Amino acid sequence: MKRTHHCNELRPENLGQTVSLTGWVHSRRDLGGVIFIDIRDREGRTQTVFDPSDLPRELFDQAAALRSECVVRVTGQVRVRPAGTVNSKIPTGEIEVAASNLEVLNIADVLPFPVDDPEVASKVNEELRLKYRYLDLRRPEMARNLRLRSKVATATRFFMDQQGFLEVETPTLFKSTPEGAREFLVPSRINPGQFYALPQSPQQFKQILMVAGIERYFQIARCYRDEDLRADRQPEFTQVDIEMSFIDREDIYALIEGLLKTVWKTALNIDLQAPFKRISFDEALNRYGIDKPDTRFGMELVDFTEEFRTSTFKVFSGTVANGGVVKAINAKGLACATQGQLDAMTETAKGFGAKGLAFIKVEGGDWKSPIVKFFGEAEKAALTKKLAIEEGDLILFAADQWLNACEILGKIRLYCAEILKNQGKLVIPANRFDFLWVIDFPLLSFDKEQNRWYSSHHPFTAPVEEDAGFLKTDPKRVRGQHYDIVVNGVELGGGSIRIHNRELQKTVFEEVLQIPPEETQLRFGYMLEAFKYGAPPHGGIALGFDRMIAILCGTSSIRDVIAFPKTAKGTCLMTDSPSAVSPRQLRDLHIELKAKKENPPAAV
RNA sequence: GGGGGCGUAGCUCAAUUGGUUAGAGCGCUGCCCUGUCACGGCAGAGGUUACGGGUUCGAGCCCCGCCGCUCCCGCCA
Repeated sequence: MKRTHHCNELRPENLGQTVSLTGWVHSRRDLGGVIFIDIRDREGRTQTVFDPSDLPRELFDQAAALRSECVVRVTGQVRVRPAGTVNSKIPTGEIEVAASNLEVLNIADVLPFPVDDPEVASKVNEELRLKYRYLDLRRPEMARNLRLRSKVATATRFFMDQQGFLEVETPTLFKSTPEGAREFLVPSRINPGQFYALPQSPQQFKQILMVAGIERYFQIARCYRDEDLRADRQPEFTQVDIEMSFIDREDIYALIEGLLKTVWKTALNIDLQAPFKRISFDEALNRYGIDKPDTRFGMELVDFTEEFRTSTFKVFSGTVANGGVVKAINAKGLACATQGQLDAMTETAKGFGAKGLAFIKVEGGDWKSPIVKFFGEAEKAALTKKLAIEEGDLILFAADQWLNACEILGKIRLYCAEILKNQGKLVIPANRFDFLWVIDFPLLSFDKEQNRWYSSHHPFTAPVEEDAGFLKTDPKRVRGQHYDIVVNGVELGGGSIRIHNRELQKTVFEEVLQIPPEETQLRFGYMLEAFKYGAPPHGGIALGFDRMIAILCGTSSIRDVIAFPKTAKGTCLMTDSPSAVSPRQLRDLHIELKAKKENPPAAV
């Protein structure tokens, strides 16, 4: 070994030992006579001292010439720092290594951005960080994220093993099953004109594994979706993928609660309280206007449909007459909202097809609002009571069909919470995690444009047993055995109990979803066939691993917990991918390009 | 596909709203400095204001286009 200790190891107990440290030059303080060099490695940093009275001139000059991030090996004696020079900011701050030898293992050019200053480095343009990702990852903050990710992956594997699960790898060269997310395609050289698809998830394989009698499967699986990116979405991402046989929903809830308790304990030393709360899809929409509610704060939606059914304010009563609802939220203390903020909220509402956004500012004892003149006394009294209106409040209304009205206010609720947080009026402790299960989703949703039903989750989701009889007669009222796990307004994962009966699965494909039998056969024939030979009842779930790590690390972008992420346009700035390929490669793959060429590489 | 934000020195930002030679801190280079840890001091180098057009006597600033990064909508069974 080139070193005897790592850079976060030496303490006063090591006094007098001759040690060797290896690492990067974190910072150098040249006082002319004496030089201090902090050596940093993965574990931490240690101060080394170069004193000219103890050293050959040449060695001292070499130390003086070192730049940030040069790679060195320093040998010397551990000594306790002189009184008054202890650095309490670092764990090794009581000691230093009096260098007797210096080996420069590699010199470093001047860096494109600093890695030693967390203040500056965290503000550096992400473009630059991605291009020089290896430098970005040297920063202790980023190294911490990767380390936490690794620890959680290990804890997950250990927990799942203890619960009797087998980790089984499934193919990444899969078959195109164009349902749901757009797929990445991989042309086949050996089979001209044919393509693999990268899996959006191992969904079908894990169900087949249940038919195969594995009973308990899990995988920390890479998944691929060719959709537009977001702060929490990458084209390739990682799921903790799980499937079990002979179970009900309750078994999944218990398993995942156990897993998350273990993970939170491992990563943050936090004891989560289980069982988690459960909320139905309807209630989530009614109270929070979203199917992944952030319950760390109130501002819940309140229904005023009955109060405005006979109102003289036609905008509201008319909506009710058309089968719609009237809902409102009280953004406590936000009467100070600027016109710009109100405009932004109105735009949100309009984005959902609303004509505008009705509001009341409660300021100076007055209700300031363009619509309040239309309200009767009874209506005002009801608002005051049900919304607990006080001075300084901002009331916002949505009148629309139920789902739309809920979703409008759901978005506005989050927007208002963001403003209140920035104003310091809403404070949420960083270590608060509101977990909940969202259940009783509708199995099907209706696509007006295509005039057909589609699966809210995916077509393998089993209906709730007592609703199954309505599949053909009243699809709308059928609830799915689907569940989402949500924390702090983030969808961490979801899953369902699957259909294990071939006939029911065929009915869903062909009669409910109206997929032609030939197409069903083409896409899912092998699954239906597998189900002929004894498929056990089964169900599962997938957790977004990147999102989970981001939450644990307290970052809003999953790019901060992925070693080599892609940009919003799906490119890698470090390797400059995707890139053009040679005509030879294309010929092998039986592919001809129609897109105009950009910087074709030299023929290989 | 649509909308918003950003792009000025290696990095982070400024430039009095269209007016002299585009500045500061950090970093870098050189010199000085024996207890620093954001070391300190002195001096210096460093700019096609992303790129391409246009308006103007004059553009970092206004207009058009384009590229890149980012956030959101659509999309993500």
